[in-house]
Formats: sequence, structure tokens, C-alpha cells
Amino acid sequence: MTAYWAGDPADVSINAICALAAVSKPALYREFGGEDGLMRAVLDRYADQVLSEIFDILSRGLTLDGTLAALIQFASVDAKMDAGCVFFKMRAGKHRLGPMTRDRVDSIDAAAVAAFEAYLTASRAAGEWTGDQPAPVVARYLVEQLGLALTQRAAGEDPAQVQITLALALSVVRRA
Amino acid sequence: MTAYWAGDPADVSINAICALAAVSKPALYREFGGEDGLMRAVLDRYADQVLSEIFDILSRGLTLDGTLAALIQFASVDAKMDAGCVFFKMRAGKHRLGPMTRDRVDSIDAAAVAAFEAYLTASRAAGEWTGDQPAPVVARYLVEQLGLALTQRAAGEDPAQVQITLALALSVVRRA
DNA sequence: ATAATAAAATACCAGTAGGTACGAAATTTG
DNA sequence: CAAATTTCGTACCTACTGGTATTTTATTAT
Repeated sequence: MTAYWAGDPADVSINAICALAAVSKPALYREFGGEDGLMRAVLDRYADQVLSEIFDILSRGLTLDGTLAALIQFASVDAKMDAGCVFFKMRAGKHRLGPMTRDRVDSIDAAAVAAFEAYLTASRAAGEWTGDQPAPVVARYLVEQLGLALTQRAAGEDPAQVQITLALALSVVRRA
Repeated sequence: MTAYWAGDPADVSINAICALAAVSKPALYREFGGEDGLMRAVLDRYADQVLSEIFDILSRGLTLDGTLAALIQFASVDAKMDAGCVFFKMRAGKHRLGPMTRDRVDSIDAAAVAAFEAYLTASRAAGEWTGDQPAPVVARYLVEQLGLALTQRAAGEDPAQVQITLALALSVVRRA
């Protein structure tokens, strides 16, 4: 996970991972079955360990502005996300993934959109979100903007700049 | 250019290009010097032939809303951009590019931001754009949003969906 | 201690990447 | 037409990919 997180998952070879983990290649194949299995396992671990924070933010019962601020903080400033996001990195190079990993990417993507949609629907019911766009559209929008911010961070852009851009993008939800 | 446009530039091998163009490998190397030179030449041609349309839109003297609508149309609906954008594809995988190509990517990126900034400054002077954000920030924002839309199209997403997302993102400029 | 078995690593496979040495073909010059 | 020169493509190189056959090591049973 460390190796995939630090660089581009598609550019990290099995050989490099074995060297980094001081593990023989057959041992890795016994454990994970192959590159696809390894990536899927990494993505699962990453979802449990990191992406869960995003879902957490949505379930904290914060105000809409507070939730957006927390999301902005997490994606654009938090030092943990300095190297970007394994999930969005994999999603960006989806065509290079094995079938199992690709399925995981798709299902995590769908789960994220669903979580945002649920949050927005609740927020609208509570009279906090007054936008007139359909919740599914805005949910997808939020996921894409978070992905953009995390991709920018992976590219080494200044967190302050990323924050400004993301805040601008999310301001749509506050006002419209 | 066709091959790079159709897929991921980093995944198209020199061998594949030679086969596609019915050209021997040494011939390609004599002409372009190597993969880096070829990509740089492709990017130059692409900028002249395709990206120029974006700069064109900015210099048509349209209203702010008209300009944004034209940009949305171009990036999310125009059939020419069905496979995404060579420039943003290369920028997304910048770490894999050779030095010359990377330099071109950076300079095109800077030129695009500068063009948008000039447009916004003029638009503000004409009293058409009333946003209070700094022009450079919004210029960068617009480039990133266009890139996001074109990346989504390259991933095969429904143009109508891409259009909705991009329109939502650009609505920031209209209102704020 | 020794034979049978389970586990793990070394060494290798085929395929492909970018790149080039060198011989063959075409062209220019006398 | 013949010789010198330039142009061009076949065949090859090394490096590295994901993946595995085979041998070596460790463990267990007798």
C-alpha cells in the first residue's frame, strides 16, 4: 500500500514491491495470487483504513458548511493525503487494472456516490441544503471534485492552492 | 496523434505506432529522435490543431455566459473530444513523459491559464464578470474543470452527465 | 538420527519495451 | 555505366515485466 500510495500504482512493479517488502516473489504469489489480487487487497485495506474517514465525516451530524469544510480540510490540507489517494489513482488508470481490482474500484465509487447522495437527501430534508439540483447529480459532483483535489495533491501542487480550488468548487453546494 | 488520442499516451508503444503508421522503427527514430521527440511533436501538432479552438472561443468577443456555454459545449458535447484530450492525458501522466514533452505540457498549461486570466481580467473590466475572487485563481479553476470534463469523457462517461457536472462547476463563475 | 513431507526461495520463462548496429537498396556524382 | 554516397529497413540488443518450474531449506513423523 505504501508503494502504491507513494507513486502511480500502475508503475509499481511486483519486483519492486517484493524488494521493498523483503519478500520473495513466489511468496507474494502464494499470498495474493497475482498482481490483481494484491491490488485488490491493497485497495480493500486502504478503503478500511483511509477512505472510511470520508464516510465518517458524512456521519458526524455536522452542519452542511461544517461537513464541506471538513471534506476540504481532509482532501486538500491533511498531511496524510500529501501523496494523493490510492483509490483515485487506481480509478484514473482503471484501464490498466485487473478485473478484480477494477470491480472494487467501481463498487467503492458507487458506494461513495451513494453515501454523498444519502447525506444530501438528509440535508435537504433537514432544510439545510436548499439547492434545486437532483441529489444524485450533486453527489457525483462532490466525488469528482474530491478526486480532482486529491489528484492535484498527488501531482505535488501546493495544498493551499488545492484548497482554494476545492473550496471554490464546493461553494456551488452552499449557494445554489 | 491518432494513437495517443485514442488511448493512454503512456500505453502506446513505439512498436504499435510504427505498425499503425506503416513506418520502420529506425525511420521514426531518424525523424523524431525517440519517444520523447515524437510525443513533443504530437503535442505541438495537437495544440495547433485542437487546443487552438479553446483559445479561439476566448477571443470571440462573446458574453461571459456565451463563452462559458461554448466551453461547456466544446469540452463535454463536441464529438471531436469524444476520446478526451491529448494534452490533459499527457498532463495526467506527466511523470512518465520525457523531458521535452514535459516541458511542452508545462508551457501549454501556463499559456492556457494565462489566456483565461486575460479573458477574465477583460471581462471584469467590462463589468461582465462581477466575481470577487482573484482572476488567476479562477483562471486556474477553469482549466482544471475543463481538464476534469475531458478526462471524464476519455473514461467513456456519458457526455450529458459530463455536461451537467461541468455546467455546475462553471456556475461558480456566473454567480459568485 | 533418518526418512517423508511441507514450505520457501533461486533461477528461469516468454513477452515486450525503447533503442540501434549493420547490411541492403536507392540515389547522387563522376 | 560505374563508383561514391546517402537513405532505409531487417535483425538484434539490453532491460524489465508478470508469472512459474525446480531446487533447496525447514519441519514433522518414525
